[in-house]
Amino acid sequence: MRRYEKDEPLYLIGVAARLCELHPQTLRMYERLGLVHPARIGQKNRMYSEADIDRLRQIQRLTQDMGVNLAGVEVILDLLDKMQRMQEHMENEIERMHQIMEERVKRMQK
Amino acid sequence: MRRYEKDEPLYLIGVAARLCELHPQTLRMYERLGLVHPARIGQKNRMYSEADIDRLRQIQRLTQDMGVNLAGVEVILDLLDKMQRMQEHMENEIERMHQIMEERVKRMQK
DNA sequence: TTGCTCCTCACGTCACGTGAGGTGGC
DNA sequence: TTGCTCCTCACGTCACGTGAGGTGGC
Repeated sequence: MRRYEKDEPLYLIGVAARLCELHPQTLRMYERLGLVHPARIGQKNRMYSEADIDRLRQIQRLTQDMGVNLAGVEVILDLLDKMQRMQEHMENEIERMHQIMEERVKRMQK
Repeated sequence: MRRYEKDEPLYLIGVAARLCELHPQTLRMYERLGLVHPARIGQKNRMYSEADIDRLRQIQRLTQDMGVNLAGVEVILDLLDKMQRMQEHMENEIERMHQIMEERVKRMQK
């Protein structure tokens, strides 16, 4: 699961709702539908991290600005995550090839 | 725009609708909303290519099986296209580096 | 007590699929 | 004529946001 920074601020639902301009009920609904996973304190109150707020803002942009429904939001967030990982994989791969190349050059210079 | 193969079959709206199990009216709606761009014969009848049918099937899967709305479909198809191009770019890049590597090795062997 | 939290239920609105109804050319 | 095409209009359903109503613990 997600890791939290030691001093990362956490927000109660009311604050989180104000930060991303959504109704608290909407945030509860998003959790019920599995779109956001806020931590809980004492199995009760939801606590939203900065990462949760970012995700909520992204959902807000997709739904309100672009008219995407929640099924679409789920697919899109998954795809964006996949693209992020593709990007990283590609950068690693290119870096790896650079190193191999340099090693070969060194070996041949001996 | 899209290029068509010489002998590529083209379908009238009724056939296309049956092929992807959608209502002809739905196909007209998708065109109006800019999701599919069938060719026209004589500024009148729509003609659907195999590529159009594929796209329609993809839309059908997203809407009916996954519950995504049309705004979401648009974003998702764009993202999938982008990922496709990322993939190709990555393969080209790796191929290019292979060639550079081989050339260097050859140059050093002289 | 006030203001937060939790929950469920229910209503209003809007997107979208599709049927009706009438047109025109192989 | 039959069966296709074109179009617009309108209705039904469903998703989703949000308000109401009642609870409990700092």
